[in-house]
Amino acid sequence: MTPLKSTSVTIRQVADAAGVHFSTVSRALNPATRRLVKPQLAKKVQEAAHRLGYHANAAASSLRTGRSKVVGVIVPDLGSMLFPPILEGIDAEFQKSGYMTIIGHTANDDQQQRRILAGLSERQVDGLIIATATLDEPVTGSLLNGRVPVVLINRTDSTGRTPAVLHDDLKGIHLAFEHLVALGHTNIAHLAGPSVLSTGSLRLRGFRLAHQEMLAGAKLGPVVEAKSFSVEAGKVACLSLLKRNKRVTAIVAANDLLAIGCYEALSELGLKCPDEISVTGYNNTAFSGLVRPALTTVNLRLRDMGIEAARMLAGLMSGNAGNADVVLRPSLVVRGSTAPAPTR
Amino acid sequence: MTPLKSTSVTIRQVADAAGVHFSTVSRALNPATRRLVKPQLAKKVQEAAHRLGYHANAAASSLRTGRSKVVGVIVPDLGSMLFPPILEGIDAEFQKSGYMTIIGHTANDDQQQRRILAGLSERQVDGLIIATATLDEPVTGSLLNGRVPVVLINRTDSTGRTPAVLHDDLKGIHLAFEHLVALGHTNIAHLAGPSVLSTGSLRLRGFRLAHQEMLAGAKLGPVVEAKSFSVEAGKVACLSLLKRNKRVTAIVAANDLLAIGCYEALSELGLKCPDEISVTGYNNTAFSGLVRPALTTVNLRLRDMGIEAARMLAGLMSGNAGNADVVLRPSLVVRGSTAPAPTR
DNA sequence: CTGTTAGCGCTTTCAG
DNA sequence: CTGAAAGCGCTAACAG
Repeated sequence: MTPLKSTSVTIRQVADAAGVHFSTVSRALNPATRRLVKPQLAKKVQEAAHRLGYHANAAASSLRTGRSKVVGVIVPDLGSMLFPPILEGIDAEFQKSGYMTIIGHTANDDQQQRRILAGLSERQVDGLIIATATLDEPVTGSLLNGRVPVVLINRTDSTGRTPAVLHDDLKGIHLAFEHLVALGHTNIAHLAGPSVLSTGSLRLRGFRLAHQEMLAGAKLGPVVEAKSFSVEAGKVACLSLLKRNKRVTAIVAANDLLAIGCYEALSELGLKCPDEISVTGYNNTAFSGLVRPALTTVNLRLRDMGIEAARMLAGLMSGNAGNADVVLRPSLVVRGSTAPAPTR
Repeated sequence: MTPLKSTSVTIRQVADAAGVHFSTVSRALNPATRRLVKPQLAKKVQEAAHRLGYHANAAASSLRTGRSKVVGVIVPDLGSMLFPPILEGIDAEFQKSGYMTIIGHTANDDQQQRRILAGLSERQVDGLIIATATLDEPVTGSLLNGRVPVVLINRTDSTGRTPAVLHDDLKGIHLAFEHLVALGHTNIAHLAGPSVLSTGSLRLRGFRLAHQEMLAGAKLGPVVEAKSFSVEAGKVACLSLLKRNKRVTAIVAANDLLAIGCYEALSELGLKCPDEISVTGYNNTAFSGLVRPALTTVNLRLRDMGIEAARMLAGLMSGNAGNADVVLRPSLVVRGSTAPAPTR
C-alpha cells in the first residue's frame, strides 16, 4: 500500500527478464544455493541481473535470514593511533567473507558505549569486536543478551570468559627490561598505565617479574601509575616519579604516549634522553619512529591482531566454541631513546 | 514457514504485554508518530517494551521504509592520521540523529573502492561521504546510480558538481608562505603533493600565487612533485629538489608526511633544520608537535570538517539541494621548524 | 486516537 | 531441478 522506492531493481524484475520464476533467481544468485539450479539457467539469470544492474537488498535478506553481514567494532578512540592498523586488519579479513564493519567510538564514556551497543543491536550485527574491555566490568553478560558472539581485542576483562586476541604483555615488558639491563641500567622505573585496564595491569606485573628475575638483588624500581594512556598524563606521572627518585636512569613506559609524556617531563627538568635517562615505549605506534629521539619501543602486531580477531569472530559466528584466546608475540624495536647507563 | 530466530522480542509481544494492537506499539515507540497515540497508552507501551527488553529490528524497518539509518564513509587509508579526527567528527554529529557509519578503506585501490561501493549499496546506505576523490575521475555519475546523496570531504574532483567540505588550500599555503617571507626567506621551494589530488594541485597553485604576490621580483621558487603523500616520497622528492637547488632556504611541503620526508632528506645531506633550511608542513596531524624540530604547519579543522560533512549529508538526505560547498579556514601553527633565513 | 490490512524484497520449505 | 506460497518485523495508508 505504500510504494516508497521502486527505484531499485528487484529479484522479480530479473526473473521476468530471464523468463524464470523469481525463486529461481534467488537460488541462482546465491552462491550457496546455485548448485540447485541448472547451470545454463543460472548463467542466463546472472546475465540478466548484471544487465539490469541488480544488486541484493540486504535489508530484505537480513529480515528473512536473521543475519546482517555486518559486525560491530567498538574502540575507545581513534586518535591514539593504536586502532587504525587494527581496523584495517579486521576489514581486510572480513572482506573475504563479505562482511562490513560499523565502528563505534566510545571516547571512554560508558553512556556512549551503551548507546552504541543499542544501535548495533538494532542493526542486527552478527558479531562484535570490542577493544574497550576494562578489568572492573565484565563484558559478556548484558551484552546484547548473549545473542551475538563477541571477541575482545587488545584488552581483556577480569573474567577471561570472553575469547580475546591479545599480545603477551609480560613478554613485551620483559624484552624492554632486558634491553635496559643489557645496557647496564640497574635503577629502572615503571611508568604504568591505568590499573583498571588489563594492559596497564599486566605490564606492571611484567615489570615486577622482570625486575625480580633480572635484578634479583636490588629492590623493586619505583612505579607510578598514569591516570590515562595519554601524553599529558604521562608527563604528570613522570614528573612526580623523577621528583621522588633522583637515581633512576631508565624508565619503562607502559605505552608510547606515556613515553612521549616522559620526553616532555625530561625536557622540563633539563634531563637529556637518552644520555641521562633512557626511555622505552610500548605499541610502536606510527609516530614512534618520528619523534626525537626516536623511541625504543615494543612492537605489536596490530594489523595481525585485527586479522586474528576477525577470524576468531568468523569462527564464533559459524558456531565454533571459542574457548581459546590468541596471544601474539611482541618484539622489541631499538631506536634512539635508550643508551648505556651513565657512569656516575 | 521458516522460523530462524524467535530469540528477539518483537512489536507484537510488546503489544500483547501492553494489551494494545501492535500498530499502536509501532506508533508509540517511534518519536515521529508518538503524538498520534494517547500519552497514557504510549507510556504503558514504552514500559512494556522496556520490561521485555524490546528493541527495533532495523532490517524490518529498513525494508519497509527504504531507509537504513546507515551512511557509508570511504577513506583512502586510516594510517595517515588525517582521518581519525574526521571520522570522530562525523560520528559525533550523526549520533544526534541516530545514524551509524560503515567505514570503507580503499587503500587507494580502485577495484577495492568498487567492492566497497557495492557492499554499501546492498546495505542500502542512506548517504555517502567520500574522502577519496581524485581530479581525473569524476565521482558522481556512476555512484550508486545517483540513488544516494554524496558529499566529498577534504578533496574534491574536477567537476565540482558534488557538494564538498574542504579547506581553503590557497589560504593555507598563503599563511605558510607569508610566515617564511616575514622571516626573511626569499628562496622558497615547494614540495608538492600528487597533482591528481585536488589538495596537491591547489596547494601548488597557492604556492604560485603567494610567490607572485609576495616575492614579485624574484623568479618562481623551485617546485618538485612527490609521488604520493608519504614520508618516503617526500624524502625522495626533497633530495632531488635540493640537489638541483642549492640556494633554497625554505621548503613549503604540501603535507606533514612530506615535511617529515624533508627532515630525513636534510639529515641525510647534513643540513640543519631550521638553522639552514626552514620547513613547513600541512594538516597539523597528531604527530606534528612531537617530531623534532616540532613542525611549523598549517592547521586544519579536521573534526569540524567531519561535523560539517555530516550536517551537509543530513541536509541532502532530507531533500536539500546541496549546491554550496563548505570551505573552512585554515590557520598557521608556528613551531620549531622555521627560523629566520640564514645570512650568507 | 486505535485497529485492520497490505506489503517492502527476500529465502526456504513444500510440491511437483 | 523449478514453481508456488508463506512469512521475517515493521510502517503507513485506510477505515472506523
